[in-house]
Amino acid sequence: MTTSSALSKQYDPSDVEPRWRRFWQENNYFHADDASPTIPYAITLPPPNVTGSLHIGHALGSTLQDILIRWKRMSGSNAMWMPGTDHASIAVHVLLEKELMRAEKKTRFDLGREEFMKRAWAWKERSGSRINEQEKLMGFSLDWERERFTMDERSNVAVTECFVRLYEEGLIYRAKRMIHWDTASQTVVSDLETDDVEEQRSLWEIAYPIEGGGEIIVATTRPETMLGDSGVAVHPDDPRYTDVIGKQVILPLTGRKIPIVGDGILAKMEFGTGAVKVTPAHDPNDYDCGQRNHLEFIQVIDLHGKMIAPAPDKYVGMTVVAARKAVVADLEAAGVLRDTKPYKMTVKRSQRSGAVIEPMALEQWWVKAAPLAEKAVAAVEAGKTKFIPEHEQKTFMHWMTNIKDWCISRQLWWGHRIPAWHCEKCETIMVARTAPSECGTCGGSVHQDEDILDTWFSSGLWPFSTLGWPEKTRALQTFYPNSVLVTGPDIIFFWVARMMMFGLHFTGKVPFKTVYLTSIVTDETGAKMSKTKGNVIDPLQILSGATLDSLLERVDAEKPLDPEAVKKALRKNFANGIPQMGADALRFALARLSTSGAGRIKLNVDRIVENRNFINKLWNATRFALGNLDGFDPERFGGAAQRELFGIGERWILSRLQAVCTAVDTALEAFAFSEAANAIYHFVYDELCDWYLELSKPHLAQVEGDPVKAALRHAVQGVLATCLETTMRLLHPFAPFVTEEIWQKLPKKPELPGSLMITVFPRADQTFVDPEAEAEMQLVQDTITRCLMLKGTYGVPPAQKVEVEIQIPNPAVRSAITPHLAAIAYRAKVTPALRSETAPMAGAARAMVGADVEIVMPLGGLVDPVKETERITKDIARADKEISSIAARLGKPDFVARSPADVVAENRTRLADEQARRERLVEALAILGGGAA
RNA sequence: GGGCGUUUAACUCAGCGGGAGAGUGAGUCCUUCACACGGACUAAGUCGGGGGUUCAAUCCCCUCAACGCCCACCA
Repeated sequence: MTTSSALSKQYDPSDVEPRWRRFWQENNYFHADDASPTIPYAITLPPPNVTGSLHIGHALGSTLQDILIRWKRMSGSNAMWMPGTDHASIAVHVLLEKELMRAEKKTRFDLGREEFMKRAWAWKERSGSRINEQEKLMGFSLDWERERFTMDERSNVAVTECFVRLYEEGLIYRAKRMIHWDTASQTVVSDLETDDVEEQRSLWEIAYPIEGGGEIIVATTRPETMLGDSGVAVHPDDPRYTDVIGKQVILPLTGRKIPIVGDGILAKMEFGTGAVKVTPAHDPNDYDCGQRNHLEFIQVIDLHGKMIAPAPDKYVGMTVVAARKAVVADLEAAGVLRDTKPYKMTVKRSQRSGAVIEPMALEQWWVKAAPLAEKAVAAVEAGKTKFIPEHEQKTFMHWMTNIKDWCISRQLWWGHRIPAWHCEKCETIMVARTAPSECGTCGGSVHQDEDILDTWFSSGLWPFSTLGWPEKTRALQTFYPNSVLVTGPDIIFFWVARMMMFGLHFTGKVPFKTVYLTSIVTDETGAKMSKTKGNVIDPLQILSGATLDSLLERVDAEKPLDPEAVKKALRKNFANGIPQMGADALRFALARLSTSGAGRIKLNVDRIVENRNFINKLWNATRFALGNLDGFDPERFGGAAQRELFGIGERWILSRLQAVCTAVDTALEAFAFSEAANAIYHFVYDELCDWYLELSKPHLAQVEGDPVKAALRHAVQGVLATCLETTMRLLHPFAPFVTEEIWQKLPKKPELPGSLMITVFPRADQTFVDPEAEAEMQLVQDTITRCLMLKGTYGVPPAQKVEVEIQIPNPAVRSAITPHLAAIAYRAKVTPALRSETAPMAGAARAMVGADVEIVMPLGGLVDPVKETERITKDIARADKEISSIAARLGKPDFVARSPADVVAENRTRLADEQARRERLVEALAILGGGAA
């Protein structure tokens, strides 16, 4: 009964993953000690919004972070990964309010602030725990003891402290300005929180009669705002209008008189008629124009997007859209509508609620951004924070150097209430850490500001508020600045910029030394994943698998714009559902897809299957090893005497193992996740499984009474176990579950720790680096491959042994290959005979390995002389092409004179090899002609 | 309008100054005692177009084109 028979042929993640999740948790391996003397390495997880559950983008970012954290932890650092969630003020509002309207036909105002907050907290609990659950399923080694929430007590303290200090420093102020008003969510949103959506609208041309005769024609996309017009602007240098500037026009539908002003900033001579209506209360550019020209400020649209007085009674109460229709009809009836043209324009919509933004002038709280941004710019210029990929730094710097003040107040409820109190008698506003009992100026009673803060205000403090700031904690001292921030490029302005500004301002240090920006995960067509498109893939569906039916069911729950199209796509792309992949396969796939440069990852289930297959391959390699390791004693392995026994295969694979260790470590230092993962992938497939496992087989047979063979067997067992054990350590940051499972099963020295995740990350051992073995092995591999090619070409079943002559005139090459004939025989399933000269053979197929080795396989009647001639002729043509290209290069005096000596030497060698090879191919062709005759 | 990115085998994508690579797919063969979520072999590329720098360019520079992203503006 071997061990392997106890392991199933297919790796089953659902059996393995829960066990190790529990084991790691119970042993508290994820916790970092504030007081540890080792080098700290800290990452703060970008806190997911408590709006729902994690999507594949989170899975990507967090996987990369866990790779870094586990790698650094194993490399001896005090690695700390801070978990937490974000209250996501407006995002939660939109969800809750939609739900409230659907289920109870109520607005949040019907419900009241207190009840609404209760529901928001309940929502937060549900969503937060679902997110934690997902993070645990993915195997993320987050330091759960430290878990935080942006609206927990300690965060509230930090937010208040930050606000009060900025206010006291004059960096937070109140001002009335044009802002973006979201009529659906009933709040201000910042300029970053709007989307430009292209829509087909109309451009209307309206004639405004001029007092004393004539008319002036203005063009507009928003005729309803004319009810609030307080002027008409023309360019002061426009010859068409020089004599009307200063005159009054009579505004149709209202009869109000408004002036014609000259304003070269607002009015462009070349656009339309060159005359533009000015509505200072409802357009940002008109607002500025109004200020410049002292025009009246006439508000005709209210906060709900409905018309109000002084618009004529007829329109009052209409929505903006209804009023637009009515105004157009009335203008037409009045005979002043001159033209209606279809017009494509971009409309600003609220990113969260989707409502059309109404520009309004309202008093709000602002952060003066320029002084904060200056410090961030200086820090980045000084290289204190680096961006990867590098070009993202330009994006950051461009925004930072053109930054506008940040509107931080929101008229929402779910969030941090602004720590400001208004006197009910006088104008005094008091900003304080604790609520004042009365007005400091007049002693009147006070009430707290109703507004809350933009959700990014608390996020901006996250790297240090989570470590205890404003207190001077040990954690802050140890883990701040963080080592790296891993996040998506879509939130550079929202979040990275704010953390840089706040971090530098409040702590005097950058919040992180490196910003690694991940790719955006898209669907297989390259479209961004979004719930409205219905192309979102849930990481859990990949982890555990999903049937087509369950995927289709989800569509209805998510309510995309076009459910039938989504279902059709699902039926096409996931006809058989999604198979269970396991966390390791998903993680490894994401790491391998994370290359620099390209900003997006087109997620394709096939690419994950590829990596699930890799995990399975590893699993089966282990089954093979465990079935052949009986009698192996790890404590008896590793001495110098053992190394004496190593054959070419052992020396070669151990040398390759050192190379892969170096490659992985180097790649991770450079955040080249895919390079690191690919190095392991290719080592496991191409070297360990394809070659070493096969080469080891003949030596692993049970031997009795032959101490020499028994010692060799033990050495081979040791190499096999070493390769696997080292591979598990290398791969562990990428695929923690399967590696822990395998590692625990492998025989190893008793002094090793109880879990793979706290072993030491592999470093190359130079004493095993063996270029000679690698070169020799290459020759053996090529010889075997050529034998297999010949057998394949003539349809010889791979398992059928055939005789083969290996003709090598070069004595050095011949003696190099001699010790490996057994390996060649075993691997290629041939019976080889070595000859020191080229010799003709009737009915034989021939092939070259490099310039020195010729494989001659007598296949009798199987050999088709026509086919064989064709093949060899093709080989000669290939050689000719090589020869002429290299010869041409070497023929140029400049090449020989100006390129490095080793390049010239290498070209000379290659030329000589190709020429020798060609000679022998020509010879082979001649022999074929003779032999076949 | 400004900025950035991408363009390499049928598909998805690595590579980025000195011999064109991977996975998938295709074809041929193999149910060989780790694995068919497997193995062996084969075919398949003017490395987007044009110009330049260099002894040498898929790689650097210029230019054009297509696609994509971000920012600004839009009476």
